[in-house]
Amino acid sequence: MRRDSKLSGVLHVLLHMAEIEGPVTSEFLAGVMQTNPVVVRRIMAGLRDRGYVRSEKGHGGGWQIACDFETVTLRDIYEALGAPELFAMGNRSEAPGCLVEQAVNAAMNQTFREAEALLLAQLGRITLAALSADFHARLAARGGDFNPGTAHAV
Amino acid sequence: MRRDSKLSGVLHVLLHMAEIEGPVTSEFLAGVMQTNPVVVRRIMAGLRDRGYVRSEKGHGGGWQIACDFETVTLRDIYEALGAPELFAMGNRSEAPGCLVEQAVNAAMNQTFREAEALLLAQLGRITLAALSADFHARLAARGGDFNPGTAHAV
DNA sequence: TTTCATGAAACATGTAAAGTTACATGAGAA
DNA sequence: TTCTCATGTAACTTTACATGTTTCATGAAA
Repeated sequence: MRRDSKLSGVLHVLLHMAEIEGPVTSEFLAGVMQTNPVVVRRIMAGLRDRGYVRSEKGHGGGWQIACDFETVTLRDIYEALGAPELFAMGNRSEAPGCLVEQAVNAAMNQTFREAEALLLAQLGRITLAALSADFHARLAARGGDFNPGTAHAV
Repeated sequence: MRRDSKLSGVLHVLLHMAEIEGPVTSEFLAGVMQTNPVVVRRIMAGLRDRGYVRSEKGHGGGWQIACDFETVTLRDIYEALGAPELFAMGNRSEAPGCLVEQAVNAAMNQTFREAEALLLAQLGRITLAALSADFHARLAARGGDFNPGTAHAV
């Protein structure tokens, strides 16, 4: 299975949007992410439904951030995406009649539930502002300037 | 991506083998798992390489357990399978030039690394004996008898 | 009324797990 | 020896699903 990169992708988009004044088109964001505008609209739909971003049609339209980076966490974004499956491993069958399989499932499920709880707690501790601050620290460390429109040309 | 169920499957096989005297064929195990004998050989190959099971060709051949259930843990089995990917989510690109993406990756990687450590530690705490004991507890609770050959007929 | 943008459905593609086929190898039985 | 049974393994097929693409409807500004 290919690994789901929607969370990674949408965070990338959000941090770029934060560097840009005014609305940004799906077309532009698709260029930044090296993908298709429809893919951008798809992953942004969930965020729009939750009010984290706003979209406008027509001339001068596009996407804009509509939330406070200080309070929205990666967990919020993850859930806005529909809380996609976190683990690549699962049980062969979910409601087996075989007692052996029930025992196996019980052990695996508990283990993965605990890992999921940790994962979500950790994501809940990282705000978009913290991510953005990390980006700016990296930018300062490199001593460079950031042009959001050309940063991906390389 | 379909979810990887090799670990779940191989544990199922091992616990069944523990209930049976003498060697068991891939054919039989495939019946238990409702899959193909070649799939069984495939997932068992890693365990054989580590000496957790033994296989014999020819008449009266098949698979036998060759390890101590008290000491082998689910983590050992997981690693014998080649330590397959645990998470369904990943970064869009692993070595991005974009500083935004580097910041995103750094946050995600740390979070997932911690979850992976927890997951492996938990798997390392569960022995095959513990799993088997849980199965027997379930069997006793149901008050039934276990016939490993027909348990999956239902 | 033209152009630019999103919204959404339908379809195509790429990838990896699982399933299948085919055949080589080796071990015991006849 | 020769037959049968079993694993070992490579190659191929199937299936599921994330992602990519096409297409057209809708609505807003020029």
